[in-house]
Amino acid sequence: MTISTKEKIFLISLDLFSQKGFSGVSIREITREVGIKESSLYNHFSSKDEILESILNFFREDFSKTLPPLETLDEILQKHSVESFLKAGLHNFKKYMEDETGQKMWRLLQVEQFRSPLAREIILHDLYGKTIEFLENVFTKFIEFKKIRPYNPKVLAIEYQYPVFSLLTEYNILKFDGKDTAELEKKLERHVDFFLNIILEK
Amino acid sequence: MTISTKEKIFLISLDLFSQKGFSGVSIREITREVGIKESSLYNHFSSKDEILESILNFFREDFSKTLPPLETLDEILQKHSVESFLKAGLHNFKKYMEDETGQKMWRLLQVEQFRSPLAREIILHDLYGKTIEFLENVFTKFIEFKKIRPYNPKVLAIEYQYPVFSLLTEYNILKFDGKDTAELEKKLERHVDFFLNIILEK
DNA sequence: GTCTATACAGTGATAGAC
DNA sequence: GTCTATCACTGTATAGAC
Repeated sequence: MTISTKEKIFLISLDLFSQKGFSGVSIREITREVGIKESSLYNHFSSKDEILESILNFFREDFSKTLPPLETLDEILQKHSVESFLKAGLHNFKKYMEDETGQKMWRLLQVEQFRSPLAREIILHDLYGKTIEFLENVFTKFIEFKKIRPYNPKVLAIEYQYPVFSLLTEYNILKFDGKDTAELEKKLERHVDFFLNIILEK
Repeated sequence: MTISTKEKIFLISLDLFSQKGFSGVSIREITREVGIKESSLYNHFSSKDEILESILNFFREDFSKTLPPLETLDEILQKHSVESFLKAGLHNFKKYMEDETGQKMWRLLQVEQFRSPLAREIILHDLYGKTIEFLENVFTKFIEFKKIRPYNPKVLAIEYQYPVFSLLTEYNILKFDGKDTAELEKKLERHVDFFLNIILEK
């Protein structure tokens, strides 16, 4: 399978934007890395802004696939214990964020959040909003099924997920510097254990 | 009290960098806002990079003052209940982050974290590291004094503080768009209540 | 869909007068 | 400590040949 020039531009732009920020990268730099002349880029994207926009829209669509649809939730929840469900979900989430492209997307969102309204929208609505909404549904059902203690499900969603987001921030910085992330993964495990301990406690 | 040209450059650079990122701001733009010519700026800072460096170093020193020194910790902990201590600490933290300059500093760190090794160092070592280290000490003593249940103090520090960091990320985006933060402050309160409930439970 | 050539405004920074 | 003037360079983007 070959990679088109447009895809090359997309991937190299993502890589550079995520490191230096949109304003820190020039068309010259992108096309040099791609191996074409500046003018050729405009056959694929009408402007530098359009490259960023297409990257952000791609992330949005791609990330929406990480959460299972609500209709299949009952079925999934029946098959798993609370512990295995949360650990499986975390595994998915980690895999997505450990993926090189996922990391770059995440970094790009961070560095462009105050320049791009779309980036802010994605962080608030998709990353934070959708994830919490999903978990709220999960915990509501777990409570219904009497599998966990009856806490406010929205609070549970936040208590579970928000530390994960912060750990992810740390993780990405460590990864960026090529540092060891073993201790961080332990922190993540201990967080899940702590949380499970609380909601399962009699 | 008057404000020197150097301070003006500092504050206007902070404002612009925090919105557009370092690369998105030109010397011309800074000096136009300050009201001097480009060449005059170099009487105060030797380069654009030096402005950023001085901002980051200022943040570092300034933030270190928000945490009370360890020597006074025993005294403070005797005077407060667990609840009043955590709520007072949160109040301090919030005040610092609600402050306009504090917000800009926080934004600057976020948008420059992958371009500036110093920014990464400040996030990891000062913001995350020092805060967790402090809280670990606090919870260790609370456990010693039998004021809370005997959990691993490092885990407690993370469970308490990491959601706060994520809430802060949300808070800053909402603030940037001039949106209402009332719901978010409720989230913060509910987090603290949830946490207190757990560690105080018999 | 790529190239050459080019437009031309904006970039960080410096020299030297006042 | 401010200014004017200027530097060499980089920025995005376009026209038109192949």
